[in-house]
Amino acid sequence: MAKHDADLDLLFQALADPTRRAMVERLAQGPTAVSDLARPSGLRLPTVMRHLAVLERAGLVVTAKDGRVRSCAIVPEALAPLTGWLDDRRAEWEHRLDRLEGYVLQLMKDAANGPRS
Amino acid sequence: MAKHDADLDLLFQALADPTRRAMVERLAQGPTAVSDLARPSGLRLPTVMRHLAVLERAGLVVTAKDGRVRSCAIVPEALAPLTGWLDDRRAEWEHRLDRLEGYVLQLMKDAANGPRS
DNA sequence: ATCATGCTTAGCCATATGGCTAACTAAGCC
DNA sequence: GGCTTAGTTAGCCATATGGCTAAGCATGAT
Repeated sequence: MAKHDADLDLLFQALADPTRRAMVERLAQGPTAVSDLARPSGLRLPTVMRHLAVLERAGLVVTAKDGRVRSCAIVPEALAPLTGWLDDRRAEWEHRLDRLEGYVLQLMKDAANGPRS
Repeated sequence: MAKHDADLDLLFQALADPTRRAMVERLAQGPTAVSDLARPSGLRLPTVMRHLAVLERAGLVVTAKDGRVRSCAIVPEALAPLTGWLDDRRAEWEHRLDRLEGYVLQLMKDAANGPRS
C-alpha cells in the first residue's frame, strides 16, 4: 500500500534527466568507466559523478573502483518498481473501464425494458 | 532515436513526486474536481493547482472547467512512452545477456577442442 | 443584491538541482 | 623520483521546485 514510496521517488527522479537516461542507455550495453561515461555527454567529470551518484542512490547503478578507474554497471532489476507501478495504474484504469462498460450495458438493458415511470 | 526526448523528461519528472503520483492514482479511478483532489493531500489549493499543471504539461491529465468547478481526468495513453522506454532498456540488456551467453558458449566450445596454441 | 464557494493569480521563501572551476589524492608509467 | 591519468572533494552560481499567504474573480445559492 506504499504510504509514501521513496523508492519510486528516487527512480522516477533519477530517470527524469536526459543525461542520466543516456548514461543508463550506455550502461545497458555493458559496464563502463566513469570517463568513458562522461565523454559523450561533453560534461565535466564532477558533474558526471553527481549524476552517477543520483543513479546509484536510486539503485539503478553500482560502481566499484579497480585501481584508479571506477567502473559502473547497470542493475536491471532496479527498474522493477517502475514497471510495477505502471502496471498497477494500467490495471486500475482498465478495471474502471470495465465497470463503466458494465454500467453502460445496464443502462441499455433498462432502456430495452422501456421507461418504468 | 530520440535525440533528447523531452516527453520522457516531463513524464518522469511529473511522476517523481509522491503527491503527484497520489493524484494520478486517485484520477485512475475516475474524474475528480480540484478540491476533491486536494482534500486528501492536506495541501493548499494553489499548491495542488501547480502539481496539476505539471501533470497536465506532461500530458498525463486533462482538465475542463464546468461552471466554477474544474474537473480533472487521467489520460491513460500518456504512460505509453514510459513503458516504451522501459521495454527498450529491458530488450537491450537481455540482448546483451544473450551475447554474453553466446560468448561463454563459444569459450566452452573452444575449450572442448583443446587449447590450440 | 449579497454571500459563500471554488478556483485563480501574484508573489514570497527555503531548499534542491545541474552546471562549473580549482585544488587535492591515488595509481600507473618512464 | 617525476609526470600523467582518473577520480574526488569543496565550493560557487543560476535556476527550478514545492510549499505558503493574500487578494482577485466568477458562479451558484439565498
